Amino acid sequence: MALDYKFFDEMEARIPTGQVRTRFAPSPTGYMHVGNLRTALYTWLIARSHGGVFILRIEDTDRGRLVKGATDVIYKTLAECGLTHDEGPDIGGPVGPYIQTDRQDLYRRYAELLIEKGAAYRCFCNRSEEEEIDVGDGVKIHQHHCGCAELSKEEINARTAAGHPYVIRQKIPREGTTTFHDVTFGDITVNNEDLDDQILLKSDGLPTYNFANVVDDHLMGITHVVRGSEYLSSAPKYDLLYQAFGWEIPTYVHCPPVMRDAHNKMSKRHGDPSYEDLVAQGYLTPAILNYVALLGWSPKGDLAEQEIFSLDGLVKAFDIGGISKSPAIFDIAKLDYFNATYLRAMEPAAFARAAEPYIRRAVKNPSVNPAEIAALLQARCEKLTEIPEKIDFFDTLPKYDVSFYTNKKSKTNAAISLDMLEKAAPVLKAIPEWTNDAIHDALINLAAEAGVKNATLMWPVRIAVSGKMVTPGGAVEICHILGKEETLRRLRAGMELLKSEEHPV
RNA sequence: GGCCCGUUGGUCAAGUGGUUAAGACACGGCCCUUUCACGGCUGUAACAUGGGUUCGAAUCCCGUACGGGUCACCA
Repeated sequence: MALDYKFFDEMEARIPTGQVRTRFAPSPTGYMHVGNLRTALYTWLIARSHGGVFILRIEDTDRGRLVKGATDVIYKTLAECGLTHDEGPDIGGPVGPYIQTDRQDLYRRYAELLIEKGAAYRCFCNRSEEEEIDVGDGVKIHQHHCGCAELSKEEINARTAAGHPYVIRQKIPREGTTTFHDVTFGDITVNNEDLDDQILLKSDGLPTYNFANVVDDHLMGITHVVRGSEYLSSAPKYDLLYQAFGWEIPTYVHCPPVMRDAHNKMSKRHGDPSYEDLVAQGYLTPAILNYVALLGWSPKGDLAEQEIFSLDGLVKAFDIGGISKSPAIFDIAKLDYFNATYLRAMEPAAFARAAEPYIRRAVKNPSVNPAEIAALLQARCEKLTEIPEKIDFFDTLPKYDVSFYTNKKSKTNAAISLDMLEKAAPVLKAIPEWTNDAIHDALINLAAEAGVKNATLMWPVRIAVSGKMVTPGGAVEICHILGKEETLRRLRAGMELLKSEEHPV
């Protein structure tokens, strides 16, 4: 089979130059885990901070693991996060196609080219012939060594013609060393004898990840490759491939994994949340992005102490020199903090809009204005999803224990509380216009008249109208939201409860 | 087991031969206060370990321990 050199020239001619080009290249597994999201973020950030191009490429060469609808999750997540791509399967571009299974012909041609250059060979060995070696600790490895690299041209042609299945393997030099450079890990040198003749083209004609990556990254003009550190050990083989082709090696940026604890990576299997899960749990996209950005990267210089970053802020601050070498444990408590910070930073109206559906889950009463409850909630929740449980008392007064009325700090007990409620009820009843100010003034004045501290009056009122020890907002706000009638009704119920449990002194 | 990589408070981390070893989260205390939050102040807490090199080491070198990755016709 003669090689079509003109084809290769044409492919080279298509490659854009003079611009930073990065790519996010997920396998369509239907699941965007946190580490993946972070990789996408960093990759996007490199492109945007250099005025470059961000490309989406789908790596679907593993036919056995295809998941339906998986690419939709990727598009949706990227779009939601604002990580817009400039080229990809859905929008095309100058170096497409952008789905690997649509590029099969390419890999095959380049594999042949590599054979021609003496850097690869056809291997006719059967998978089952591989020797399995037990290296202890229950670890078994396969070691491949065969003479296929030395087969004569005639022999190869004969077997090929006879329809023998084969794979194409990379021919690794048996001596010398290879040094490859990575931005985060520096120079890594390995002995070539420790590298194996990895498969480039599988017997089904599809490329392996390692080969497709090299071919695609070059053909797509990728300048910066961002990927997980699990690929670090195969990286030297990439250099050899690039050298054999005579291609320029892109800048490699390997990222350590995001861990669930000291020993395990975040994983679906362990039930760790994906991006979508986090959103469903009530986390805001900008907060997730902000937190994830800081998991394994930190800003330098003047920005070293800054933690809150918008996407734009990240574009300005991001530099690949700030990526950490060691794994980072995902800490949901810190994400909570970021989320709370973002929630509090929202315009009250925007917060009210975001909170309304959650408020309506617990408060159905149509006369209640959700925005008023939202105002009480904004500084008091870390996630929108925790709203319903905090405000369920508005619709129905929960059954509560008299002991709630006893509080040391506000100097109340059952007897004092009963006294306070008996004084408060007529005062509240007399308020002509049921506004926050009117309720506040009436109660404050009453406390002064009675000669007690504000808390001594406010505590029992709040308990009576809410039936809860902890509430968003104080007695005044709750009374206002409940309305006069309901407030008085709950006050009466409180007095009943206190009387029924009254102890003779 | 071979090879590669990593190791600063519970967590994220700053730090690139001379610092009282930042900051944030979490946790404790105090203040504010109408509960809880918010906000403010404050406290506990770290350079895995042993050798070097050096006047001086978290920073450089070597060993050890521990952890991770990889050794697939998976990515």
